[in-house]
Amino acid sequence: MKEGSRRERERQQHINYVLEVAERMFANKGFVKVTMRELAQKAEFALGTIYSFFKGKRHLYDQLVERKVSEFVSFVTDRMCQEKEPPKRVEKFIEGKLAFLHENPAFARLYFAEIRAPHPLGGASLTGKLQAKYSLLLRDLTNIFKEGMSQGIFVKGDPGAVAIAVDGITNAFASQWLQGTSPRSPTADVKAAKQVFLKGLLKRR
Amino acid sequence: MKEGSRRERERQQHINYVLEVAERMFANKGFVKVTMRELAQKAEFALGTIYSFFKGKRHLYDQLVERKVSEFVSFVTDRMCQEKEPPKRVEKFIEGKLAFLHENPAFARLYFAEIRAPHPLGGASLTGKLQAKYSLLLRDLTNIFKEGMSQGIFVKGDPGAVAIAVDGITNAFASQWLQGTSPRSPTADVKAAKQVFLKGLLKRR
Amino acid sequence: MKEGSRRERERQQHINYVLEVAERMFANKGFVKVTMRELAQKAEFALGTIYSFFKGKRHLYDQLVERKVSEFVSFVTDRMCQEKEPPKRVEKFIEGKLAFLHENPAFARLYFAEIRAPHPLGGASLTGKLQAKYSLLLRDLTNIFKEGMSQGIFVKGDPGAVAIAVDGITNAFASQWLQGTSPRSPTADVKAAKQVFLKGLLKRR
Amino acid sequence: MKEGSRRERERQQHINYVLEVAERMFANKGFVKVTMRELAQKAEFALGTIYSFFKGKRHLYDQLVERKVSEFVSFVTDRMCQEKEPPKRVEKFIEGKLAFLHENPAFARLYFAEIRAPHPLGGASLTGKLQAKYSLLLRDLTNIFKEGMSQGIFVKGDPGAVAIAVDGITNAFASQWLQGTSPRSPTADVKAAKQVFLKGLLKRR
DNA sequence: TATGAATGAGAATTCATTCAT
DNA sequence: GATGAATGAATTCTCATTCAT
Repeated sequence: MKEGSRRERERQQHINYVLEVAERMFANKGFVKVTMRELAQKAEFALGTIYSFFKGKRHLYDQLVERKVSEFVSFVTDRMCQEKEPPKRVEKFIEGKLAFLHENPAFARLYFAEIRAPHPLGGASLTGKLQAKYSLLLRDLTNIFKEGMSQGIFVKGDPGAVAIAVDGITNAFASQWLQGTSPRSPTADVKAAKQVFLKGLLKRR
Repeated sequence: MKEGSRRERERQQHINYVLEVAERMFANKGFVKVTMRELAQKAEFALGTIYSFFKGKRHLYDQLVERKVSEFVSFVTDRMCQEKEPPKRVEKFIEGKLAFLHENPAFARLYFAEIRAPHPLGGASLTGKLQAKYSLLLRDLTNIFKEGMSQGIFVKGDPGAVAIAVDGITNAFASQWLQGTSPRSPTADVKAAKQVFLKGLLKRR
Repeated sequence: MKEGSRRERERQQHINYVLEVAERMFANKGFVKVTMRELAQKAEFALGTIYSFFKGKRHLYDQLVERKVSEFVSFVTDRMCQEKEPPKRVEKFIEGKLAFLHENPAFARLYFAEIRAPHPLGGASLTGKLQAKYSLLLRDLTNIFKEGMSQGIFVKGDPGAVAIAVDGITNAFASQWLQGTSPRSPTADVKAAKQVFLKGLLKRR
Repeated sequence: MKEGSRRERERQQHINYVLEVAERMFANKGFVKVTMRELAQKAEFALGTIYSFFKGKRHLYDQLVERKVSEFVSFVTDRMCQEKEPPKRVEKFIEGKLAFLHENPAFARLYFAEIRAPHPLGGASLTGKLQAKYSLLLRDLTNIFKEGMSQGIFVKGDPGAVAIAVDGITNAFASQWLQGTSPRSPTADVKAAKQVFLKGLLKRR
């Protein structure tokens, strides 16, 4: 009575729904302040039912972050694959990353809590697997720079450091959105990031 | 019977010591995972004594972050004041910020948890006063860019966005140190940050 | 899935049982000296279970007093309604009140602690609602006196003051029982209260 | 360096002052809610100094209640001694008791908490010695009734019960003052108590 | 003797998790 | 499978009391 049965399909839908509700809650109140009871209430399932879906609070959280990070990485990778030229691909990285974070502010909060604070105030922290997932994206980026440098499109330098730098710039913009203190529009920020970074980095003959 | 008496001086020393111990603990385990009892034990004071120093756990934490953020901002501001030319001042910002974060890894963790995660997993979050303190530093940076742009030293652009970008780049490097995954030396990172950023930004005739 | 289900009925029974245990404990040791842990032990529930029944210690206490005061007031009111003539009704008040307090010594303690000590040593104190409930009884009593006076059955006077006086006399007797220093039987006290009070108050031709 | 020295005299004054401050505080907030630290602050002595005056919180409280009850009993006894005839003496009891309680509302609270609630919400409770002190007053009252009855001035009855009754009536009035709900003036209450009680009790030929 | 910093036992409350129905 | 009542370990904070200075 598994594998694709109606029961099984419904169960998956329920799990997804709980995950959605949990994402909003974790983003708003943080891991520690969210109680399983409240989550159950908001998701309209019995407390015990939640526990039949997930082994525990931490497991639920990991599940959630894992899915979202995967989605995030896929989204950005997809965008990057649409182009061949290194500069264009970097642009796609910036665009894709900022677009995703802008469209998913709840995830953005979780993401910053996780990526930036290895020992976040709350006690939950990205497992190695997830670190690795995002690192893959950074490695791709690094390779693009390496390629661009060897092709003479980018100025020479440590491609890894450059990748970290782009990553940091994009984080900074997205982070400011969350704080609600950004005086610029998202599109302006995308442009700024691309220009500041790429125009500066591009070799002028 | 206060004000500089031996009693009072000793008390302050004790408070400072507790704060030091707390900084390490909060950095290592996060706000929520640190219990007051453990803190008391590690600081070699009775639990009640800690509560005679600080109104509560949250108050202790705020105290700690406030002091450190002030110290941080002062440190970087001091460095920036040593130069007059915009490019040099930006270099000083990068150097100063990275130096401080490198020398104070415990603080760096707290800093990232606070600055980056307005709804951190744990529930403690930078009060407005502290946000403001760091914002001041960013405003200084913004003004440097504005000045440099009007002087024709920097390429035109939104100076606020550029400031956010530098801030983001430095955060990215420091953050990588904390994760222990940086393959580069801190000095290499300082150089990389300066080069990538400034060289790119500097107008070429 | 509430409202009369077996689950719900059992829960109510459990709550009632805890309330009973609590009544004895509060009466014996006072609000402050009773710890939730001890109450839980005595009631044979886990500490957390008690907190699933009541929001907190204070809430439990209020619940308890509210129920009992209601019961008390109803009991006495019922007795008073059995008669029509003012003197008889006053007798019923005295009988009813003393009977209830004699049958419920645990409640009697709480009652005296509450009614008599607006700033009780412990910090818990009758909420306005309960004050009001008992005041209703006194108002009834006052009206009986008013009626009796206008009918010429009682000597003229301030009916409110007389009501307070009867209330005070009955409290005095019941209070002495609790102290275990009363040399008289309860029935003797009832008779004494009635005689002293009514015989004296009745107008002689 | 004892017995009447200036030092010793001053010490006594300090103790008395602390006791005065404590009386107000206990009356306002109850035994449990008063902390020794706050008491020390309000009395303008160091915490340790308070402990050099009294063995502990409970001891301080007992000291306080003992003094005040003695004063109370003396005051009323004095008034009663001014008269010879039983009815007049009872009047003096009523007058004296109500006068003292009216003049000392802070004590009145403590008194009701103590006399009425043998296991008050707070945990402190009148020791036997104090019970005895007040019982003496009631015994005097009882004897007056016994005398009056045997002299044929009062109607026959249990003199102890009658004494309890007068005591209860006076308590009821004073208690209502504390609650701030008495619609009558204190003098009206004194008159009411005397009239209701004595006029009713006096034998008419 | 006066002081107040230091102590630590003890209390209320929360919440992840289990398990009988 | 779903439910939610029951559990109890863990945590924060209070405050009477002691004692070195």
